[in-house]
Amino acid sequence: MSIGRPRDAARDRAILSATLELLAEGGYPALRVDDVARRAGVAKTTIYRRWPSKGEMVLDAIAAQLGDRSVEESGDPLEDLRRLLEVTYERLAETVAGRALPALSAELMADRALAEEYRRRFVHPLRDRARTLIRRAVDQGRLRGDVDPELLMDAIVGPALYRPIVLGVPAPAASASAIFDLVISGAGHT
Amino acid sequence: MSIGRPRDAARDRAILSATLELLAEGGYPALRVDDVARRAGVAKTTIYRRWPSKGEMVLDAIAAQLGDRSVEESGDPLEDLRRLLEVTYERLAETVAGRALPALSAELMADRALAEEYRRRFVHPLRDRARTLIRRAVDQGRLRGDVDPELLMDAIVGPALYRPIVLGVPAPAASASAIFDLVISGAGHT
DNA sequence: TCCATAACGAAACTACGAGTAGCGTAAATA
DNA sequence: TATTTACGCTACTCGTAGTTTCGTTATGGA
Repeated sequence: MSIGRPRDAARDRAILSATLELLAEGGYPALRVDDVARRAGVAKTTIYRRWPSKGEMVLDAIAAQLGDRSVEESGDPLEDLRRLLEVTYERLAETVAGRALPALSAELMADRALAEEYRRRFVHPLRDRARTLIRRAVDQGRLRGDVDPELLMDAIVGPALYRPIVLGVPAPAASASAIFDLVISGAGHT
Repeated sequence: MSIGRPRDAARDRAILSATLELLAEGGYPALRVDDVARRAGVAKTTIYRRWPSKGEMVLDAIAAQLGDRSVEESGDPLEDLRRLLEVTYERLAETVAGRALPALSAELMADRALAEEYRRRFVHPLRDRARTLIRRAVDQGRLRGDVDPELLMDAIVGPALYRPIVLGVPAPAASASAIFDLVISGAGHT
């Protein structure tokens, strides 16, 4: 056992909850560390004792709400891919954490290390999963063999972040399925 | 004629050039107004006499380099759409201004007015043009009638900004055509 | 029970960059 | 020559992230 007064887990929870609340109220740009401290009933030093920066704290707060992205598999890779997409769009559109993610990109472009951690925790797991499903679908002849998995993922996941960041409008959870169908079936006549 | 000493157009050019240079060197997050002033050989007050904020200045610098997006029409709406997409990807990937845009988009999340101007100047003209071409292609029976133009645009343009912002990697100019083909033909077997 | 150790709160502090103010000087028109 | 506006310079204000210092509190071990 380590010596000295132990960290209070209740304070961790209070800080992360306050972060999510303030994120819901004003979004990432308006989030100030002093406000988080006040809302959590904690000193600012207590926050900086736990996280090296505001960005890392927010990353943890988001992770705490999103939890793991596990989706049960049906065995049909295309249906699993559709389901994965639906769940992703849904979480991005309908949770505080999800709605905060696009704006967090601002901070990320300015901090390479933070960007890397963001990708490692939120982006890559999702893309790895999707890539596996796409490869399986190709193997089973459900997708054309000349399809580039990366390109396919960009086309179907891209709008979920492109719309809020660039257009300033949400990507509705319901659009996931429509985008999936569009890209799988193609927009042109055969 | 207005009275008093006139603004020096050479200083405008010097400021915009310096902005582009520094954008090329360190990207948007590292761009400091004091540095622009020093590089341009101008006082900071001269910059703020012309632009109300750093963001507006950068928007003008980018516009100065990108110029207008006019692309000649061939009459074939699908080929024109492909060409528009290629030009867009190319400019985003291969100009200082284009490479700065993604990081700027992120910054825009914090400033609604600036975001609106950004969309008005750079995003909407492109999307309006694409929408027209898509509608024309539908009318000519080259695209399915049940295709949602907005969804189609999101899928083909999205990756150009999604990749740099979220993945931290460029969207190669060459990928424009591949994405276009994928979304038009569809990834699945018919 | 005492002691070493580390967490905590409070307040004052530093660092940094955007944007502003005041003033003396330069360039234009009438 | 008088007026008006641009310009440079210097020194500011302001907001926020992150730090420092120190007195206080909780815990586990001797």
